[in-house]
Amino acid sequence: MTKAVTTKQKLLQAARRQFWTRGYSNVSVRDITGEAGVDAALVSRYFGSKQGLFEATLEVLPPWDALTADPDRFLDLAVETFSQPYDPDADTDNAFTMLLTNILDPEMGETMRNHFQDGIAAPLAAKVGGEKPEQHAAMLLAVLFGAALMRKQFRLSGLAGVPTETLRAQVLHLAQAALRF
Amino acid sequence: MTKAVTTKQKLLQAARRQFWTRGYSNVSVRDITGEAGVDAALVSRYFGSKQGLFEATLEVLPPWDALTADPDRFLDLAVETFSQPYDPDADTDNAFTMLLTNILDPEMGETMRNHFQDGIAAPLAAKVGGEKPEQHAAMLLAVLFGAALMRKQFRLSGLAGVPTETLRAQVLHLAQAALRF
DNA sequence: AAGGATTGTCAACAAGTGTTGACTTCACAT
DNA sequence: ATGTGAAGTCAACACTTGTTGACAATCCTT
Repeated sequence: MTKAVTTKQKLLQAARRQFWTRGYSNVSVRDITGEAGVDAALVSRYFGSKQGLFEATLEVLPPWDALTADPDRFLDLAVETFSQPYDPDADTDNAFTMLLTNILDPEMGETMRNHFQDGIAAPLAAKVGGEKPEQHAAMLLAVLFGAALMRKQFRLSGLAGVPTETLRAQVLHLAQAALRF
Repeated sequence: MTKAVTTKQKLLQAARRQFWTRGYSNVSVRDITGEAGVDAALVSRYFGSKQGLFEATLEVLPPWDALTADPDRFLDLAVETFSQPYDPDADTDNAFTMLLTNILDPEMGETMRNHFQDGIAAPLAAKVGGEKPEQHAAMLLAVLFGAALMRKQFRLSGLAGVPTETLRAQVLHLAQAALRF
């Protein structure tokens, strides 16, 4: 009993790292079991299927909890996260890549949309004041994710040499503009 | 000679549609040749490989030419594009999906980054005034792509019921803020 | 019309995919 | 100690992937 739990957790850990950085379709079961050091058949045994394993990795989403705590802290955290260069070991960066990669995945798109809507956009809207909190939350997310997209994925040279402080100020400015307009 | 050209074009057309909407890794050679109504072996014959076919589809990028014409028109067009709901048949939407899908692809990421940098970010920066045009162009792209991301990919409910005019005004406001800060 | 090149078809390949079932190994209660 | 169930191993399955080479069909030139 307790033996199976540890193997499950080894699988979950490896699966999360791989799925989150490379996307559902680009990761094979053997990639995961290879990293976890277990047999490939155990995925079907313990999680039913590859998809079951993927969905199990979604049940632990640590970064979002912190991000949706309260609006001010959310702004600071998100802006801070963006200001840093891309770090493949950072949890928030991996979660970001994970969202992008899998929302575009033909098999996982719908699942990810619902997860983002219910787990991030809705809680954030609840914290954002104003007349139309859902709309403002969406625009705020647009600014933050757009910035992260350019910085961490497209890696535009226009942002490469810019000091961290300058970037932070710019994103904060745009984020506040998104909330107040 | 002329026969081969038409089959090449049929392949290119089908390849572009499939690659741009579903991503490089998610599209098989047989998917494309099936839609084009030709044999799968002709991909290797005419384009060397699947990757060759993909790169051939990159040489025609109609939407970006218009978008990078001049900054004002770019703003109008981009904001207009965003304001519309997601349309899987629209060229600009497909190009957007294409960029997102393939920049995250482990095999195509580097190619797409260079393409975006040289084909979009750099020309746009040349049109954008100010002291640091590259930086401002990057922030402008962050706003536009972030908005499109929330609207067309994540499909947040907070943006679903909003009138087109309101969205257009908001994005325009943020875009101008990105250029002027 | 004959010959040579271009174009298209077909089958097969080696490798990789997710998943399954039979088997062995092990731990623990009786 | 023995039997029962869980845990892990192994080989194989049916399928899809990109690519290749041999073959047939078609076209154009001479």
